[in-house]
Amino acid sequence: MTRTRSEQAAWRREQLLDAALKVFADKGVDGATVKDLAQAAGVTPGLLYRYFDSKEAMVETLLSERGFLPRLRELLTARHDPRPAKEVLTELLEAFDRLLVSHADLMAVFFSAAQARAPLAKLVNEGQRLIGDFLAERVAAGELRAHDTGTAAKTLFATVAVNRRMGSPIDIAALVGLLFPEEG
Amino acid sequence: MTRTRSEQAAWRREQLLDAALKVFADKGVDGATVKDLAQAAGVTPGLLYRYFDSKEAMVETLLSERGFLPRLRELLTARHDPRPAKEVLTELLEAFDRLLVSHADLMAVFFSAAQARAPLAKLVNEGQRLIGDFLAERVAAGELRAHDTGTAAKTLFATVAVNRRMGSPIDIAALVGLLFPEEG
Amino acid sequence: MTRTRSEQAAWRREQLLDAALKVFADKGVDGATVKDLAQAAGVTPGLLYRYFDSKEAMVETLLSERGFLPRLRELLTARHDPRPAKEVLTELLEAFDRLLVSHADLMAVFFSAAQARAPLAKLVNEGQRLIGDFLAERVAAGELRAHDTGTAAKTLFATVAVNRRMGSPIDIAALVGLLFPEEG
Amino acid sequence: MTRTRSEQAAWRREQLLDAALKVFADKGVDGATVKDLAQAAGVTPGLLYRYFDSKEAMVETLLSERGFLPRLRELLTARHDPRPAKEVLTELLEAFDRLLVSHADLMAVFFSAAQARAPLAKLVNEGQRLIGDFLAERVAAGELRAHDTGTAAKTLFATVAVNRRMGSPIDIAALVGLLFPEEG
DNA sequence: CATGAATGAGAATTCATTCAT
DNA sequence: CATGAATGAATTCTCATTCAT
Repeated sequence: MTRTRSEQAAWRREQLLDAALKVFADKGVDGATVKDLAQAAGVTPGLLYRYFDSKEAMVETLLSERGFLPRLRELLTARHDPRPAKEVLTELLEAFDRLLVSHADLMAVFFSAAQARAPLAKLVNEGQRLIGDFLAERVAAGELRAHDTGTAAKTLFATVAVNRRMGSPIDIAALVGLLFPEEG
Repeated sequence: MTRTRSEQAAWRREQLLDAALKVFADKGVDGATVKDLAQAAGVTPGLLYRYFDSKEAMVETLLSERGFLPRLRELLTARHDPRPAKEVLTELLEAFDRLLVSHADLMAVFFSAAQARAPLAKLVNEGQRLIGDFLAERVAAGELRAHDTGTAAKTLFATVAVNRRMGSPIDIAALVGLLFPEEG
Repeated sequence: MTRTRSEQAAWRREQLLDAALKVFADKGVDGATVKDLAQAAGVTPGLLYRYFDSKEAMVETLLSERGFLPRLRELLTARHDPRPAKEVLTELLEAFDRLLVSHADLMAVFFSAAQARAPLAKLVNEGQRLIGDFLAERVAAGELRAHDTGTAAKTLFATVAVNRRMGSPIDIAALVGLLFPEEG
Repeated sequence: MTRTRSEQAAWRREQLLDAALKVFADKGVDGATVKDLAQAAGVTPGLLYRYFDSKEAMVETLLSERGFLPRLRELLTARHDPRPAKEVLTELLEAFDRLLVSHADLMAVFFSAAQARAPLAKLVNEGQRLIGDFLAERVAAGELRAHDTGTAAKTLFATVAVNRRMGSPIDIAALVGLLFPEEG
């Protein structure tokens, strides 16, 4: 149970970020005070400043260290799957949806923090691009009918994301069936 | 050119709301100070309190008085249109998109203010319901194939809204064509 | 007893500076807290910020607005006096000494504030130069023996200033008699 | 190369004081943080508290242990010198001036620390007294003309000290020549 | 109706100091 | 002996709000 000094420091840093993520998600970045953050972590406000330069620095750290862009990339690049397009696409969007669920707090921060605008835009762009690439590939392979893959990607991505965010998640199989009814 | 007392009061009230909407959209609700709001309206902070109880009250007023739910309802209830479903749907979504454009400032407030969560959810729900109703009607009329009209409505609404919000508006005709390719 | 708005503002500004001068002199610039300054003026800390940008700005204002360089210049430029040099010189140094007494608080600020280094150096330089000019003039007029007027000026200025500052003021007539014993 | 425990302790103590003196002189006592002091000594803040009770205690230690009053006394008591008064006096003031130069850091602390007021006053008083005694002795011996030796001592001491402090050191020979022109 | 001086509560941040390791 | 994580009290400054004019 005893920790070395540097272990303790690393652990505390993560603990502070964990607590901050929850508080930011709950109250918004502006709404959360440094006192709130400290209390949530069970420490005094001063300690935060041993680990981070400022409250804003904590937000930025969360956005960069806890961002799920790498994981999103990983998921959506699983395209050379031999299974039918609709099956793969459904699985892919479901994984994306699960990613959103497991990062619900971070999503809340994305929507409350001014600093999060750019990272969010990047996330959206890349997500749409990766889905678009997948669709284009399957169209090229003759598996899906020719269609506007860019629009389709935007549609799929936005629909999953918005409905998850609004707390009324969508039926992903139905969504895929809607866009590609006769296929597969 | 002279105004009666109550005309003057009404005019000033609107002027304060106009200014506040811009400032809130620009700096976020928490980021905007009462001084900012007053300056933008060319008055002193004290005056705001003759017209509104608090800064938060201004936000709530904007959300309720400037909310476009009534207008949205009006638009999306234009369903007894004799024209083909796809044509009407396209026009309807385009009107919705224009509505978002003309209320861009308010949309920003929706995303920055904690108080805006509930009104936003209401807006989304009602929008989706109205589109769903329209689709169901046309399916019932045999004009559109049978499909999950709820999912379709969520899809259409989310796609238009998200992409407008992200600053990369979608091609609505393409979107409609994507969902109802062979029809119409 | 009633004051107009702008009179009140001007009066309050001066009152805050008066209070600050005393507190700074008493506790030093770093030792004085904004709370101290406000309490001394009988107001709340926030009010200081309506009149000054920061605590440091108050110091700077004191240094520039309450500085006595102009008055010093005036005093020490009274050189075309027809009376004997020693008489004029004595009177001049006594006036300088009185100036120091009446600005004792400000002198304390000069010694406690980092920002005061440059203004203090300027004060000293100019004081020494003006006295030196006076002496040189009287030497040229044959009234005082030839001597190093620069050194004499530094000596006179430093001696009056230091001993006043240390709380053991010097006998100025004796000082003048010491430097110019047989003359006059 | 190995040190005994107490040697090591003594050495570390001096090292901490050396570092503190520089930092205090540079940033002022209030401006210097304990972290600054520790960093300058290449140790951690906690260690300072093994050697000193507080930051203020370090200032007091510097003022008492590094004070140059003993050395000043030594210098200025060199009065039974058989050489001419002016020669001895010049040498004496030059030694005093050098003392100030070599303790420039400490002088800065004298001017920045509230606690230093009393020690400084003591230094000045004693310095003036010792020079006064020397002058009185030489007057008694008939070597210098009768004059106000107290005023002369104050003059000499203040002039050397102020001008050194202001960064424009005085020509000491000229100063002595000014006060005792025809003598010696 | 409108002003702007003044308040009071609280925000972020700093820092001397302690203490378990 | 030495570290550095943690504290707690203070500090500067901000800002929504009130109210006499």
